[in-house]
Amino acid sequence: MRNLRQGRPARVTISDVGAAAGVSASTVSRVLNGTAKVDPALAARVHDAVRQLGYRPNAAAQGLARGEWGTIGVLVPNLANPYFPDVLKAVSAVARSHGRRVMVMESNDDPSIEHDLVEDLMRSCDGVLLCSSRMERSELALLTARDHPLVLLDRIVSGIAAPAVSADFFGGMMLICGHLAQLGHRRVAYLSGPEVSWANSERIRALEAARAFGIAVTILPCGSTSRSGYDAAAEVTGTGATALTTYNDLVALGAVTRLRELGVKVPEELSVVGFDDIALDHVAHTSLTTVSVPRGRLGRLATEMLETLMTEGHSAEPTYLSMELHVRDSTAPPATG
Amino acid sequence: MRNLRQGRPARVTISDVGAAAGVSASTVSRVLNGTAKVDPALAARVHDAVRQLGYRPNAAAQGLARGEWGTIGVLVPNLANPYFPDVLKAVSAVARSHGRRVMVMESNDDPSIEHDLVEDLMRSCDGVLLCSSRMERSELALLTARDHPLVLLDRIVSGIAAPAVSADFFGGMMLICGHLAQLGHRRVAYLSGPEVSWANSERIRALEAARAFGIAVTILPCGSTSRSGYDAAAEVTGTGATALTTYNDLVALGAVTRLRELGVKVPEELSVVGFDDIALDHVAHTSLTTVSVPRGRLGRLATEMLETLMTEGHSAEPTYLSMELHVRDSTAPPATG
DNA sequence: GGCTTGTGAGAAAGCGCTTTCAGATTCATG
DNA sequence: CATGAATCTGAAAGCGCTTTCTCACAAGCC
Repeated sequence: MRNLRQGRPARVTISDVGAAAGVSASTVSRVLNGTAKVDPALAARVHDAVRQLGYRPNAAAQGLARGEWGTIGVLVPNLANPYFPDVLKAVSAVARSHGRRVMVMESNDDPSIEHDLVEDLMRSCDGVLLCSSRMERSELALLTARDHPLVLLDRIVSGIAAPAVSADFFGGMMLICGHLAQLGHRRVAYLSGPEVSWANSERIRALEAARAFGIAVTILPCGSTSRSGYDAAAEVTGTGATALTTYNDLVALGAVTRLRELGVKVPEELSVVGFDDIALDHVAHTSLTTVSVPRGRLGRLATEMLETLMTEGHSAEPTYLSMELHVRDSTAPPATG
Repeated sequence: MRNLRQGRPARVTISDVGAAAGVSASTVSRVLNGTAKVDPALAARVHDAVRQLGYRPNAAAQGLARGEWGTIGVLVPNLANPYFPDVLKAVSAVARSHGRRVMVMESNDDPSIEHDLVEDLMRSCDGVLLCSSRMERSELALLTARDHPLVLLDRIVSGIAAPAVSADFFGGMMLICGHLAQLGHRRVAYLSGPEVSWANSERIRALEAARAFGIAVTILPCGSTSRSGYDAAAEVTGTGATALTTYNDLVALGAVTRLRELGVKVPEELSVVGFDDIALDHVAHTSLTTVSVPRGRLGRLATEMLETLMTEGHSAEPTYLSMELHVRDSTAPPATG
């Protein structure tokens, strides 16, 4: 039994193809990869043999021989948040155009296993794209220290020697504050995302900077899901806020649902603003005022940076992608009186 | 430069670890894999060396030597449909519990590239989970003929020699029809999913069988996204239907949005039923009557079947998971008169 | 025509790991 | 005390591929 434990049928190897075509394995390799000139007649025989035997090169063997896997890995916290599939689509497309496969892992919002997952990805991918705004700084440092191509997505950390690309969360929240200030709001509440999240702290930093607009902010602990928004929304009414900002659209939509149930009119009595602009076209109950980041561009850029890093060994500066304000139906001037 | 083209720093190999610990590579391997008894003192030295050098086994080399990659591949049509992330969560969890990584690929609803993607997955995974209700039967046959572990998810095809597990779409739609019939509906419209989709044809088959309940059905071409539901909804009013069934929840929600805009009251003037019960808790505008499949169980079962197939070389019978009716606010008796 | 070039194909080494195989210790036994 | 069995470890082969290296042959030159 020359092949596998489970008595699986023998795989057809490159030598089998060579034998069938009457050439050496090296020639088959050259034909298939186009790495050297081969007599057209031989090449034709090789192609025939490949077809007839249904040969497919073994990716592990190729990876080992070439010193690269032809794969990039992506770690996302939660696929249930539409934000990430949107990014992933772009990542896949770019990776594919560079002839690479994409390996996706999800931490299910549990930062404690993310380190392991990334290690795992590094063992089997040429480069990894890390979307983790929650991983501890020290663990991040450990990971980036492993001279393995790594690009941070939606997290920019000074002093961490890894290329990074992120939406400009600070700027996005500033846009929101400007919009609210202009409408006349003075007291706003914020349903905060995960405490340890960098993305969240950037939003908070902006809210604090917005005091300059004459805005006073109350921060309420919440989370990142519609469920948590729904649960936390009741607290808002006690704060005296006339506008509610949130960690993301899911939270905002959950909050709106709860507020409606509580008889609070949105936006007449309370303006609500989302974050991210996830495309729930025609699904969400509310046309939400929010800020958007071009997620496609984000994914594309990050993947290109990773590709550069992998092939040239260095990459560009950390890059912020600016967000854009979309004023829709969930914001209005505060009720007068 | 003993390692790579790009002058990447030399990776630390198992021999390096051996050298550092003063043992052979074989011993390191044995310690790390626990495949044989090793003097505890040596083992300790090995572990130290591993830690100090930051050694991680090269997955490709392991794969090659062991004859398996430790990876399963999953192909889904579209990550933007919350249905699939839900399944993926379960798949990941089960795979991880068997010590396997998961490689996710997405065809972006383009069946023409799915064949290539699966071939790609087969080159680098021990087994693949295929969620493609649209792939042509002939291509499917080609794929299953390649004696490579493959489990079909949400598609059961007679004559195809691959294990399969699927939600009982037929039964689900029957539940819906029963519910509508009981409410007094006699004319229903159906916003059809992708034409070539097996999942869609199962639904249609049930609708046709529902004539037995005295239900007449009009089938309207639509699609699988909320956008297509929104676009197609206007057609419904011309059919004289008092209830609308749909390919999935996204379509239903899109349709409801449009119907509201058109001034059609749901459910008073038109009942609307979804399919899948995707968890858009507190996000969707409508509490949708729908049927659900335990997506977690589906993913879990499929992955277990694949695992069995990979380790034991055979697997269970095709399995249908029954769906469950959830009556919520989008259905009501037809308007009388 | 003998010589240097140039070209295309095979042989062989090596990627980093696992695993068989054989050898070196130790220990128990007659 | 010599001998066999029982342990543990290192050497070496091999997983399937790529990529040198080498060689045979054909063409081009004086």
